[in-house]
Amino acid sequence: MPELPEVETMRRNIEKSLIGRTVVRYELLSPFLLRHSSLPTLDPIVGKNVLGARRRAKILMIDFEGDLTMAMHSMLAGQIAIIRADDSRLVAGHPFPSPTGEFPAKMTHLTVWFDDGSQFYFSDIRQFGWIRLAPTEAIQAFVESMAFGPEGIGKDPVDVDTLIRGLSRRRIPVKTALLDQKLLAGLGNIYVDEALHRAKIHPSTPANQVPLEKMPALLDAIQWALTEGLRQGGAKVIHTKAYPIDNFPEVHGREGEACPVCGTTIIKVRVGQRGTYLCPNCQPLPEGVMPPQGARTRGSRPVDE
DNA sequence: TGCGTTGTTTCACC
DNA sequence: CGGTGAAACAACGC
Repeated sequence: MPELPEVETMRRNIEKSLIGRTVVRYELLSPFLLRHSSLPTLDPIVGKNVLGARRRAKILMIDFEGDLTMAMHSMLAGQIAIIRADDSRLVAGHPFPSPTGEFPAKMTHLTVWFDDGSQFYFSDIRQFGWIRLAPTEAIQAFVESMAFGPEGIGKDPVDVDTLIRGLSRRRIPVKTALLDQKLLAGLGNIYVDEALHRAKIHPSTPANQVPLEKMPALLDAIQWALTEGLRQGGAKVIHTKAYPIDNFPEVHGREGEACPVCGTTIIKVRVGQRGTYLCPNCQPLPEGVMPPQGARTRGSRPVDE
């Protein structure tokens, strides 16, 4: 699931290989990708030079000459593969289709050819991802309207005061609060589980019950998880199963395996409707907090007794 | 075959 | 009114 580290890796890959390149042609096999776009086709990028690549939260933006910006959200399963003229590859995002396999793959929805022989492929097995093409200013306004909080890592990252302000008034599970991109931008289901495990906090802990003195450690843990993910160019998780590299991720996608810290069996629970992995020994529930409930069925209500 | 999957929006409720 | 929980939505693999 492309979160900050995966999307940032996409951005760097574009910066490394496509800046200054001109679009020769493109093939969009799923016009559905443009369902939110103000411009109905990608025709305006043909003949245009790539000026840069930016990222805000999990949104990737490619700037073209002519005040044109293509914004992309990978959602569950987006992947960007760049194959250069010398056949070298830069692949980031969802690890399926196989980065070493043939492109375009079955689930490749967009191919863009550049003047130096490079090809750019956007694949998405789920097709939840989207692409918006619009004047740079309009994309800017759209991104601002999202009211994202500070980035988890990078320039001007989230600080402990923001974390405290964002958590101390809320009774929702701390995991749910940390997934709110308006509090801080970049965490998704993988890295939030990793951060809470590192900080030894149970994901169901009400946000306002996380002790103040644990906040610096939580901030460190968030930044550790995102940095570690970025270092490896994104975590490898396919169909909820992790394929750890250097033992990362430590808990996410590893139900039934031994916690790398204490050896206790990692369990999977649901927190705020999300599959959540944790070590019951490293991350005990605080006194007085009810264990996470199973997902309530549609239309049912909690029973008061 | 219906469930699980995510980020985001929307909506009902208190 | 704002905080909250949860459904809806997008599409597909298992």
